Amino acid sequence: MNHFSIFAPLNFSNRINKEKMEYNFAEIEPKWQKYWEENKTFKTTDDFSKPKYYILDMFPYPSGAGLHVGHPEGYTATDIFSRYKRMKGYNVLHPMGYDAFGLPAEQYAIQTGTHPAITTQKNCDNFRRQIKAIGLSYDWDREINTTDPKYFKWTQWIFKQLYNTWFDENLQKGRPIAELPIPEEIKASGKAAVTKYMDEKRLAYYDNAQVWWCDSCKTVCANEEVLTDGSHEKCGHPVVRKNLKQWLLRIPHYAERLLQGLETLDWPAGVKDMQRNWIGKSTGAEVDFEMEGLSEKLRVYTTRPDTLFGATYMVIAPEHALIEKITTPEQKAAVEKYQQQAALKSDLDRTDLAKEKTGVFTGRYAINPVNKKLIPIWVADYVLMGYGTGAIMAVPAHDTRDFEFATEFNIPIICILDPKDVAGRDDILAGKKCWTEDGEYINSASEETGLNINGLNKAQGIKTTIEWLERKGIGKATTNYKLRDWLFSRQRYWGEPFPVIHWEDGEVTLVEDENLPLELPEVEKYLPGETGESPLVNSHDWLMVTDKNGRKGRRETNTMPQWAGSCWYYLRYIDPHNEKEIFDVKKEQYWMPVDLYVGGAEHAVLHLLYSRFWHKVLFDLGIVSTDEPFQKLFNQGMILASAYETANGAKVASDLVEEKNGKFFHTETGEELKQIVAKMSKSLKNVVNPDDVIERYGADSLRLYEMFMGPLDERKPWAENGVKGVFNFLNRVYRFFTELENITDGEEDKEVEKLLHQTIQKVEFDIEHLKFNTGISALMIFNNLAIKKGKVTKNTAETFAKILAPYAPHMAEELWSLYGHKETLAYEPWPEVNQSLLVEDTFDYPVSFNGKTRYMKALPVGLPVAEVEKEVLADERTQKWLEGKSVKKMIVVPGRIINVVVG
RNA sequence: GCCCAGGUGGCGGAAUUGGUAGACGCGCUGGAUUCAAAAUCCAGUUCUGGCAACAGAGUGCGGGUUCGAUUCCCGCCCCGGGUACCA
Repeated sequence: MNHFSIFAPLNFSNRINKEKMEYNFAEIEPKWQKYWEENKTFKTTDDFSKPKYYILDMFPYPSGAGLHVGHPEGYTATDIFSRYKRMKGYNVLHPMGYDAFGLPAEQYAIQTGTHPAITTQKNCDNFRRQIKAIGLSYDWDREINTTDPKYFKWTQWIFKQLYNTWFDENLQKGRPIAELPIPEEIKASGKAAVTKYMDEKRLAYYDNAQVWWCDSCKTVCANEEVLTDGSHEKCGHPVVRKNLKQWLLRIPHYAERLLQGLETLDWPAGVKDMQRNWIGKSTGAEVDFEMEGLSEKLRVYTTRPDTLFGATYMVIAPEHALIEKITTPEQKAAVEKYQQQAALKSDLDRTDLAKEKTGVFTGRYAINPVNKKLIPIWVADYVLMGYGTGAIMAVPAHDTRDFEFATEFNIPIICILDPKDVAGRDDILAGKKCWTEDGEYINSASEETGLNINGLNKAQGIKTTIEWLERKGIGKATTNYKLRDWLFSRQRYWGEPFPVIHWEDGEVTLVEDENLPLELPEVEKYLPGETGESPLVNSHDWLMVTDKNGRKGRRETNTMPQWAGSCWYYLRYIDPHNEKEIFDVKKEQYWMPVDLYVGGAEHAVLHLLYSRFWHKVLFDLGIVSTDEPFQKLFNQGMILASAYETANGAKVASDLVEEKNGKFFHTETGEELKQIVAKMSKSLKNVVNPDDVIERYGADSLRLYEMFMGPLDERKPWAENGVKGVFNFLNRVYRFFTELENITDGEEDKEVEKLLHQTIQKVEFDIEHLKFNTGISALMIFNNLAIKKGKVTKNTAETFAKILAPYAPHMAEELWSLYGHKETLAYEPWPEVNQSLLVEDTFDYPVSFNGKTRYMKALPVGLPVAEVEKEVLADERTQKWLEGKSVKKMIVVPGRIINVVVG
């Protein structure tokens, strides 16, 4: 590799042939990629003496389609950051892997009979090739794959930890199931009762569950995977309800911890908000209502116990357990009919028909505890059994849903909260309009019960009422969460098998650690059954087990969802080849938490919530050392592309579009088309493949353009001309900085030297703040000046190569070696900014009159304000703006601006 | 409906968060080079008027605060993301 030296035969003076001076990225880039690979340049050592930095990408699902330009966006950003941090002296962990379990490989297997492992292997190889072609500085020795038994051995092991953990409400902490206190009466009831009691406390449990079922994928899916329109996130087909025996994880136990933890994280506010909304904490009270003629009480949950005086009816969900008892004989038929209708409606319909409220009277009355008034109990499907107690007190005057219902069924509306100075107050007081904001209570006192909140505001009213309820023993302050148990099994082949055996006597045991991993059996058919059983049931030898006492058992045939592998992969990178432990404790303590995590916003509540949950359990069990896994999170914006549509909005695939004089036409119909910006998609044929970009412009251009497009976190359209722009920049860099005649000895030009240091500072600041677009702009500005000046010193050229390196590493290595260095510049210290060079003697003040800038005036820095004013008034250009007017005031902001107020 | 982001030239986007709006790049216009083209180099490019100097307008719309507003406040409009009868 003698091309590393300027004294070698390839040196500049011999390069007379112009063609040799051209920027030949196709030769340079593979050369450096080979160098990095052969020298293991980016191999990370566990050198605990150095400060660490863990920079993580969301690992990809290796689809058959390969990478699209959206992948390298985040990967390039983290790569720039990683390369920069290495030059800053950090020990950087920057790994890559594959989240390779999942449906597409299995669908392909169903169609072709090809084992998903083969498809997966092929796709991973392709992804690796594509990623390496971008010149990303991963430590490839740490590559992981969630489908590798050596990896999912530990996924199964973590499942066992979840199974063997219960949540101690008092300590707000997960604890080993062995530490679970068993009540004496349970113990007395025998072993089965104890087992049942423990199963009810485990974080992982097996139970009949009303689940979402996707008939297209033949599998269940988690709440989080069902989109707003009731379709499956993976395939877009509508999901339906089904009752199946399933594994679930008790994530709601961690609701409060998951909520609290957000406060400590440097995450985008939007993602935190989404997680908060998803967890959905609400505080209020549970209140017991007596019912006329029944001994049972009806318990409701409300966030507004203060509005009890305004409760004019009650509503129970159609599935409510007490519905039969509550319903009077006269209303039985009507209620049963309503129940049937509700059962027939899918959940989707129930929410879709949100506009029209439906319901039926049960015939029964409840007694309002605050004033002993009788109020009717209705059944309506706008009350959901799955939240709170499945029953509410309805306060139509102060709740919009109750207001709609009451209006529909002519139920009294009593205003108890005076909004005071608000337009429409009279309507509100008359119960003709709903008021949900604060105000002052009226009609809220009862001598009989002793509660009086008249005159108080909302906060006081809630507090006073809850105190009253608790004193009376008919209610208590309660917190509710929307977060539900996480449905954790899928009826598929291509996933982690559960390390679980169901024995003929009903006992459930877990596979011993030494028998992990439990690998997937070979099967002939990958098609899942219609009934919700995975293809694993067909693998008899694998399925049936017998213990040493001859007891027969059957393995769990569900597999884990794709989230399982991605829940903890960041931990395995720390010690990926450890066969004895999930990872070495010392290494975990050194590397965790992840310092920077970059990926798409689509994982805001799925992966990122699940991961945090698992991590907190592992933390409680003392397996990991941090409470949260990802300290800083950054979402890259989606990359969009041009697309075309007809006048009536029909999309047209890009290969059916031709351009004429800046306008676009349909090649078949000749219709003029509108150019729009849309997501890249196969159907629109507007997907940009990084391979093509690299072939035409090189990896450094791809990297540079991905970063130059705009702010990392914003969505932005791909434009080929933009790639040409950065390619042009690299050409100019190459032409100038590889021409030895331009690289001189001696003193640097003052202007060049000053801009160089400004550029170092700007590039550094922008990398630290992930503002890569403006960093590149600064590099361009410096390059433009260097070219204009025609020469720079060798020291300047080398410094420029260093600050260019994180962005365009191939180019930078090429320059560095041409300047005579034999080692990579990946670990060269980042240049220091010489602050003294950045100090200005004079500042070019914009002088404005009444806020409008009129001329520029250079004045010495540090000139006293009075002197500045004098100089400005003495300037002849000032006179023009003073004609016929006088100076009223003068604002001088030193080093910023001068504003003369005239009038 | 609610929550969160955003709206700046022909285009992608800058603006050190109250201080020269439009950096940098694309595109376009003119010029140099070339037999010609590509490539490259030089100059110009927010809009309107003017040969120009220069003047006026201008950061979605309407108000406000301020010497000064893309930036802060109030009220709207539009686009994107999330969520949706959660009591």
